[in-house]
Amino acid sequence: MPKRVDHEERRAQIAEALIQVAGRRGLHAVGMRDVAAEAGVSLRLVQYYFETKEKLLFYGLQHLTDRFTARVGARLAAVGPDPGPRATVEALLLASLPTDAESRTFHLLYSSYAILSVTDEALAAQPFVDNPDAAENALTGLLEHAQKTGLADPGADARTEAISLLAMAATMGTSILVGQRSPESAIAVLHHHLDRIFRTAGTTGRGAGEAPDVAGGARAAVTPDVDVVP
Amino acid sequence: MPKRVDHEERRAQIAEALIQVAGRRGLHAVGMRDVAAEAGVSLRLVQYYFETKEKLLFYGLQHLTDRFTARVGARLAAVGPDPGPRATVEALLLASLPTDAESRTFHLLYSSYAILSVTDEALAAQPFVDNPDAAENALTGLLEHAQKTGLADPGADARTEAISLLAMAATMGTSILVGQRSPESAIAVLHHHLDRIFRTAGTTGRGAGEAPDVAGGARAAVTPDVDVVP
DNA sequence: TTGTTCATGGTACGACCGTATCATCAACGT
DNA sequence: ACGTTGATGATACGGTCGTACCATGAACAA
Repeated sequence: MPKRVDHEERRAQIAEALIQVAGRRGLHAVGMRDVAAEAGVSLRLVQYYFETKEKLLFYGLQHLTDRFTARVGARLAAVGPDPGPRATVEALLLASLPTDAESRTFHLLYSSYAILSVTDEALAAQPFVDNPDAAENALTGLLEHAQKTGLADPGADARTEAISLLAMAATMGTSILVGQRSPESAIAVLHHHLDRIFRTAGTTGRGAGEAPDVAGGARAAVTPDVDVVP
Repeated sequence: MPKRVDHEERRAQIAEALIQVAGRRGLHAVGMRDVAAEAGVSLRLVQYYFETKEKLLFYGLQHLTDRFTARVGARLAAVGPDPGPRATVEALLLASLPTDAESRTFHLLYSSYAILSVTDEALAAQPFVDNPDAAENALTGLLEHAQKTGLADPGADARTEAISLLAMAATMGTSILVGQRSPESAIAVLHHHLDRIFRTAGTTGRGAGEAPDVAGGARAAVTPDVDVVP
C-alpha cells in the first residue's frame, strides 16, 4: 500500500475552495480549474476525488449546509445557557440573515442551488437539504412551547407564524444581499413581528417606544461586510 | 433604402424566445444559439439586433419585468370595478405567486437575475428594476388608505406590514417553485395575515372558521402547472 | 529489495460558446 | 434602371470547459 490520505478531509478542503470561489464569482461561473487553483491543488486532484463536476457540486451543497448548520448551532449556544424561547427564536432568525462574509456566501450559494434545482433535475432529485422543514418544525415547536408557558400570545397559529417568520427572513436576506435593504431594517421588521407574537395579555414583549427604522434610511452599501450581529 | 423592419418588435420577439428557453432550461444554460433556434431565426440575427450577449440579457430582464407589470395590472383590473383595498392587496400578492406557467417563468428568471446581479457587477449597475420599492410603496399606500377609511387595524405599521407581506409572498413563491410548498398553503398564510391587518375594532375581516390548510397536506407536485388563481 | 497500488501531475481531446468575417439578397431613392 | 444600404445567411476563429489519457512518485507487503 502506498501513501494513504484522508479522502474525506481532502474532499472537504476542495469543497471549501468551491464555496469560496463560487461565493466570489458566482456558482454559475465556477469551473473545475478555478476550484483546483483556489484549493492549491492540480486539476487532476479535483477529478480524482470528485470524478465529475456534478458530484463536486452535490458535495459542495452538502458541505455548505453542514457548515451553516454548525454555525447556527454555535449562535444558539452563544445566546447563553437556558435562554428563553424568544431569544432562541431571535437567534435562529438573525443567524440566517447575510450580515457577514460567511453568511453572505451561504445565502448566495444556497439561493443559487435552489434556483438551479428548478431546472436541473439531477439536483432536484438529490435531497436538497436533509429536511427542508427542519427549521420550520423547530420554530413551530419553540412558539408552541412559548404559548404553553404563557410567554407568547396563545391565540396565534404557531405553524403559520413560524412559516411567516422564516419566509420574511429569507426574502429580506436576499434583499440585503443585493443591496436593496439594510440589515438593520430587516432586523427591525423581524422584531416587529416577534413583539406581536411574544405578547401575553398584560405585558408587551419589548419596549413600545423604539421606533424601528423600518424604511432603512440610506440603503445599504453594495457590500456591507460589517458584522451586525457579532 | 432596403427592406425596413421594426427593430423593436424583432427585439421583443427574440427577447421572448430568450425568456421561454431560459424558463425551460435555466438562465445559466441559455446560449445565443438556443435563443436563435427558439425564435426561429439565425444566430446572426440575434447578434444583429443585440450586439452582445450581455445586452441581450439586459433587454431580456427589461422585457420580463415589463410583461409582468402588464400582467399584474390586468389582474388588478380583473378584480372588478372599484375594488376594496383588501381585494386590491390580495390580488397584488397572489399575482406574484408562481401558480401558472407564465408566473413560474417570471419568478424563476427574476430570481436568477437577482442572484446573478450579486456577482455580476455589470448587471448590478443596471437599474435592476425601474423602482425596486414600487410594490412596497404601492402596498403601503393601500394599507394606509384602508386604515384611514376604517377598514384596517389603525394600530398596525403600514410600511412594516407591506414589507412583510411582500417578503412572505416572495419566499413562498420560491418554495412553490422548488416544489417544497403548495400554492394553497402559501395563499392560506397570506390570508392569515390579511385577516390580521384588515380587522377593525368590532368586525373580523374574514370568517373565523376557515381552518386554513397551512401545513399544506401533501406537498405540491414538482411541476404544478394548474392555475390556482385563474 | 522489489513489486503492487494509491496518489498526483501534465497534457491532450472533443465539444461548445460568444464573437467576428465574408457574402448575398432585397428594397427604395434617384 | 441601378446603385446604395439595410437585413439576413453561412461559416470560421479563438478560447474555455469538462473529461480522458498517460506517466511518475511514494509507501507498504512480501
